[in-house]
Amino acid sequence: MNIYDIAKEAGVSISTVSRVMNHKGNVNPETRKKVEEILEKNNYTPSAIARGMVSKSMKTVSVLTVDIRVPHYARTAYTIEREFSRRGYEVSLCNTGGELEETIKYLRTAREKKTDGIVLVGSVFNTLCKNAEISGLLQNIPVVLANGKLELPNSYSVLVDDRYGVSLAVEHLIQKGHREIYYLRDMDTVSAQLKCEGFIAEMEKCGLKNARQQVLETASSIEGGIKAVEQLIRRKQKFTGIVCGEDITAAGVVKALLHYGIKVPEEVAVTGYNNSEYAKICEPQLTTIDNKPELVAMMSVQLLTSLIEKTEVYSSCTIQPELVEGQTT
Amino acid sequence: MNIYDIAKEAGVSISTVSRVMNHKGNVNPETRKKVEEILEKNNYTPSAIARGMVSKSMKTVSVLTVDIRVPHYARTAYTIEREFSRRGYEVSLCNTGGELEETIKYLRTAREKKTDGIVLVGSVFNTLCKNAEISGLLQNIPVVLANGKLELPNSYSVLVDDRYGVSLAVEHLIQKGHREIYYLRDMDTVSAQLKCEGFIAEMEKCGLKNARQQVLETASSIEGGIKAVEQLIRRKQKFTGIVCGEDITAAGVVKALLHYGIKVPEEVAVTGYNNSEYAKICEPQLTTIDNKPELVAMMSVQLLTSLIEKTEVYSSCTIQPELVEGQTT
DNA sequence: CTGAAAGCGCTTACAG
DNA sequence: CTGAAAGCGCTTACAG
Repeated sequence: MNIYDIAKEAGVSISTVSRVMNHKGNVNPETRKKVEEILEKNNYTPSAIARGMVSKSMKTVSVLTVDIRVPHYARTAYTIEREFSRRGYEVSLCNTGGELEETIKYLRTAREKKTDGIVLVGSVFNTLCKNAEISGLLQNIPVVLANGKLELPNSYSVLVDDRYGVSLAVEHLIQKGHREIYYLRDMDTVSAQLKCEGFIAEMEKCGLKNARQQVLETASSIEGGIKAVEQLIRRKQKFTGIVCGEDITAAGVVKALLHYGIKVPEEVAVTGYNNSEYAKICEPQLTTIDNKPELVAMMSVQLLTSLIEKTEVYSSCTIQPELVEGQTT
Repeated sequence: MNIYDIAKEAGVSISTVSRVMNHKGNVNPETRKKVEEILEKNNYTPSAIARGMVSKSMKTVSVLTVDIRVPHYARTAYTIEREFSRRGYEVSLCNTGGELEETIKYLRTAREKKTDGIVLVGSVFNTLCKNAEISGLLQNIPVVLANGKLELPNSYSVLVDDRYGVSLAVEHLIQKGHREIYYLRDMDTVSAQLKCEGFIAEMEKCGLKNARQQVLETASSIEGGIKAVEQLIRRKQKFTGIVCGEDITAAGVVKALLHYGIKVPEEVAVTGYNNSEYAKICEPQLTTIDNKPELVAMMSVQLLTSLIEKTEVYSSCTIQPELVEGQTT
């Protein structure tokens, strides 16, 4: 059943049916009523594909993320989806795993389907977008990078000042009298790099010169946190504070410390990052950094919407994280 | 740039260009090569919308879930997305919040866009699909319900035996010598109902007749778990075991018990449900039930794919959860 | 206020 | 092996 069938049944032209469906003016009220009845009676659903054919848009936005199972990405993607849904766009979900080939694959279909816009969630995309093929695929499509900066003509970004975020944690520990502070760094993204720099800068600012040697690389997982603590203990390092780049790692750290009979926060203070549910479940509850994924998502959607609809003026922006005090400091 | 431009540039007809792009036979190798060069040179991307117009499919599947931020749904959606991506389908994400109006809205656009299939993730959809408008919208579209049963002609389901899941937890506690066992029930979905029945049935099977009075309703959150424990203590109930319908609730229970100086598992044993990251972070680590979201997702994708492509034979199936012993029992 | 016609960019028989 | 033509289901000027 298509617009021709409806037109025939109503005894009008397809132009008129189209006008009625799209609530355009210039239709005789009686004609409108008759057409509406027939539409209703047949429970008619117009084809969005045919519409897309002429408008060159399917009202769809692609969200590329590393892995939706990571709570931080889930929170970001959730808000992005809800907001775009409200605005009449469908959201297609892409779990790239941070891999080049997968990202290319997703972007290719996005292009073929004429996506209205793309949100890249995660600072991995900073690195990925340096690839020529990827930046080629991104051409002429509105792109917003949630937490990162792109050097592309039609791309904008919503940055989170992760450097500042970690510096807040360090400052907090130093205020509490800690001096022997270690940083657990995970992964190799731009964001991880910035966090680490935030640690070193803040430590040095406070006259703690050895900061660079107090960075440990570890997997961002409970096990990663546990292993880091074991390493510190094995090496007989002195430490009273551990700043982590992720809540999940911090949860592992707390677990390990308690298992070794080290009191948290009395003997060692710990901070996480993300203000996630993990931080709340952790016992004692983690002091953590709120990097505001919902706000990042909101700003990204606003930016992308204005790029797509070319309405308002737009510009990139930066979000400042905040410290959320728990019981581990 | 469209197929006509390519055809003109290559000096052939659009039919030939189409044949080359779709790797169909019957093209002179030389002609093929020339067309491919021009395709390559222009970095040509065929329009999936125009293709969809004739095939009546955009190779897209809609995944409706309650809230992607719930880890269990995130895990399910992740696997669904990855599997469909592998099979050449795009996945559109819909956070319905379990609400009727939102669900209708998503299904309506899914129909307009001629989605190839729909996966409903979560047992809320059992209830929602009883609504006439919803079942109407689901007509003539392949549908798979991940954890639920639908009475629709073209719908199939992948069930998780949640009744059995909770009975495993109860059986485990009883084996460990517990008799005063409470169940924390959350929400009002079919799945929550089944879990609760599993508790009562298993308790009664073991001769514990008061089971029905040992069910507490509480929010599925850390606070929900804490409140339930406070309630039990306030009412001076005797209890040595608490079975929870969700890991997150169990995490709250453990927190509360420890705060009251009650040892876990020595004085009170606790079990969760979902085998989530929450269970692992909880200290002591939760004994929980693995309800296998990845397997549910895999089966759902297989089912839906065969429904869409009408290839293999297909049928609904049921998955049996397993107990994962942690340190809280 | 209404309709005929062109066009969106492909695929797919069909004829040659 | 190749091309002309119809068709997918709409929207959008344009003419009346």
